[in-house]
Amino acid sequence: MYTIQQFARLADVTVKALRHYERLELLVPARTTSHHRRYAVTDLSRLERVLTLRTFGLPLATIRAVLDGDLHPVPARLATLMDLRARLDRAIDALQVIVGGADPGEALDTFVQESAWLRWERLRQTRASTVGRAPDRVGASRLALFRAIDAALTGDPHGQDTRQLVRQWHETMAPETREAVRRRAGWPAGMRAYIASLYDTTPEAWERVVTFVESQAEPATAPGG
Amino acid sequence: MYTIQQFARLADVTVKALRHYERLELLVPARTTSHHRRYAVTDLSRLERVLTLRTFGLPLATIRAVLDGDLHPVPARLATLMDLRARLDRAIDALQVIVGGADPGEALDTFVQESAWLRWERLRQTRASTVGRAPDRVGASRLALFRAIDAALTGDPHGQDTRQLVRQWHETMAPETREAVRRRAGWPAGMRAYIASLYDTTPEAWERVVTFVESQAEPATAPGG
DNA sequence: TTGCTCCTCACGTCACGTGAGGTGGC
DNA sequence: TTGCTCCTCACGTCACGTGAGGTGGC
Repeated sequence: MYTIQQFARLADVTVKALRHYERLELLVPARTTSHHRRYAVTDLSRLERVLTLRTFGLPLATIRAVLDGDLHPVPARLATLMDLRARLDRAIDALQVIVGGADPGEALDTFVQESAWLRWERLRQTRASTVGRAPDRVGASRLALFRAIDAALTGDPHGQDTRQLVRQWHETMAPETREAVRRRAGWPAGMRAYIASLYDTTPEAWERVVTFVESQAEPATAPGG
Repeated sequence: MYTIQQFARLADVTVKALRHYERLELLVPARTTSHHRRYAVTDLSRLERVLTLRTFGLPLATIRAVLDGDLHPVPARLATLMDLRARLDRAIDALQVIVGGADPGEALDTFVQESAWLRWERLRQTRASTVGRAPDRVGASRLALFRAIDAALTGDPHGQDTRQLVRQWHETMAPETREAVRRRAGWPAGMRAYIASLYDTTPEAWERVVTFVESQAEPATAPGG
């Protein structure tokens, strides 16, 4: 039989953790007449199962259920842990580049760009594939306008109809949105792909249309002629 | 400019997280006259840096420092993450065996044994190598007694001196400790190695001595002759 | 005017850690 | 008898989540 401190040292856990496990009824030691905890070797076996299950990232309440015979939560962790490992691998790769390189700040920036792009891609795919959920899209009228301009670019970019479409584009767009689009060079990596997906098109097609529309913008101060 | 909900959807974080980041002064958006948050595209860039640094497992307060120009915490994470990956690899390997096998309970038990052993080994090495800290040992007199008996086993196991040593061994050992040693077959894997290290010897030598000493034990009820 | 969104407390969660203040055992 | 260990609250930490109760904007 061990006192709580002896037992904690033996198993390399903290006294606080042992008390915590008792509160959750995960590991309940014997008590002396003076109410001091006394741990036995059998408690050590149980603790080792707890510590092992903890390496799977299981919550303590779930660990209790597993020790009570419900093994289901254990294999269910596999997918989560593999996902976690994939993220961890990427983080480690990035840190190694950062540690090994001459300019940590620049390397960090590169990784921020890269991982932001991945996040956007994942988000886009998740949203596109979520069952029962329509993909994010701009409004129908704006989408129609975008498609009309896109079509005009391969037809008659300088015709009267196209001018009309471009005017409509600018008139129906909030000034702040327009300002944001103007500054698209500063957008985080991947945002462009997301925005393009809002228009149900590729980043290249979106860029082509926006570049054209901006080039046709009337100066804000002078009236158009 | 985006409302908090628009911005949260755009970046795939929760509204609660954004408010939390503001409380920590990690990401402070503009406010409308009616005190509603308004996020700009520049906020998105900053958020992406936050989310990326979060993948390194950095605390939010540290992330704030990093964004303020202190890059030191970043490379410092590498060792921790690599350690984490090693544990994760072991957990995943175990889960794959558990998922793939016929008897999850048995596979789990095996892994518990294995990881318990590893934990004991690590603990033993850590304690042995900690600078300025003597390895865990039993008391000097008990250690001397153990060594004397060990030596006697290769000399004269049945001599009068050896009997005397064994008697002393039993007399100076607490009944509970003796009981625990008797049940050593049920000890968790690795505990044996740790106990042996307390006697500054190998598990095999320890087992040899203990087996001998137990075989020479006087029955508790009858007086020795 | 309805209802949707936004706001600010305040408290909860998870796995412990950190004292405070007091008692027990060698 | 001293001091070391043990005990039980109660509150803190970290990164948010969960309501409650109320206001603002289209």
